[in-house]
Amino acid sequence: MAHHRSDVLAHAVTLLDTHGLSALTMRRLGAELGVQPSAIYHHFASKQALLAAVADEILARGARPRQAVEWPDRLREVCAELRHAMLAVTDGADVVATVWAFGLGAAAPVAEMEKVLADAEVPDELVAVASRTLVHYVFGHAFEEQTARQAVSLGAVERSLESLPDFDLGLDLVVDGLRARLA
Amino acid sequence: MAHHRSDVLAHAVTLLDTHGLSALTMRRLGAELGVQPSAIYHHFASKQALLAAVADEILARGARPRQAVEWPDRLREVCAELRHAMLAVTDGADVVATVWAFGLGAAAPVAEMEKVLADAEVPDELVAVASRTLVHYVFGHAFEEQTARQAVSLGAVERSLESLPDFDLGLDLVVDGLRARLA
DNA sequence: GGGCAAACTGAACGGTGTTCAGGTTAGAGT
DNA sequence: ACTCTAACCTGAACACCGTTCAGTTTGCCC
Repeated sequence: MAHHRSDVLAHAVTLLDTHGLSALTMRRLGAELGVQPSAIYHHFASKQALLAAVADEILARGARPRQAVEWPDRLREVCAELRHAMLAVTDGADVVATVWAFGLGAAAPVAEMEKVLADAEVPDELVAVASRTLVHYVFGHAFEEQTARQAVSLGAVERSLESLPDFDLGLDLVVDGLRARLA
Repeated sequence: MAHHRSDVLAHAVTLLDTHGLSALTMRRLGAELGVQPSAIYHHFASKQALLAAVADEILARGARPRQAVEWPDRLREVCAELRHAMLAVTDGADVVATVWAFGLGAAAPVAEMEKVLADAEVPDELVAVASRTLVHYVFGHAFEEQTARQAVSLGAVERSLESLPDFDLGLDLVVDGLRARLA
């Protein structure tokens, strides 16, 4: 019973979600599939490549229909989707942010932000700055939120989740700054 | 010739700067000190603890005198110092951001930002949001800049460094957003 | 039923962080 | 000068990790 690339990828996401990034090893993934670790290299050139595919899969699973028409709301929509997609899978923010930082994948959200800004006739330089600022914010916020939540649920820390800064408020800070700059 | 904790820490920073994070292993650090890897555990409980100390050391080395008096400039000063401290050491942004994200250290800059904002009589909720937004921005920007620079200097990629978004511009976006919210 | 490509085996290589019982060394107190 | 104590270190082992590779099995099309 041979496995396809998509099977391996699906199992990798499941393993990540159920046992976290530290459990996502080639050996354990192979065992989960009833296969030698080396068999995975038939589908993915390296673990980095696997993680890149996992990141893209996480984002694809979080896709939602677009509704907003004005650019500030369209931006918020993209950011909210990105955030929820990452939070939906254990260690998802870590995986997606790392893959994106190394330029190996997860490029769709920032590309969409750039398109939204370009459509709004924002100057090129500001497009790059604003999209980067937003994506850095979303990654940082989601990573911190996810880390804190998982630490609490593991009973490692009693840091109250109430003290986590509000996502939308910080997002508005950046959007308002951009709006002010355009006026 | 016994080593002190500070010797081990200094060698760790040197090794990080000269050969990157991937070279900072307990074995190699031990070899550099002429000592068994296990000897390092006499000074640091784990590699995570070592990295936390390294992160704090990186920040301490980047300290500069404060000059600004108005809160927007004081904020910019803290962010600029944080950025330069991380960029001054190979993989510094990676180390500092990771240590901070896991709550193991590197807490001084965000604490200082919170103090600046509190001094400016910014509401508590906004203090948390703004300081987090800023630190996420600085970490994200510095990590991206450092990764790109190192990739180019290693000849791995020819991605032009010109296309990197301007640090101060993105920072102003957030500061302006905050200023707008306060008015 | 032959052929072919996809999928996989099994062992090995060279690393990694970490533990631990025991040995060494330096320096302060008497 | 001598003990004693605390700091420091050894050396081997454990349980993992990603990755490579020559060779074998499997499923499917013609």
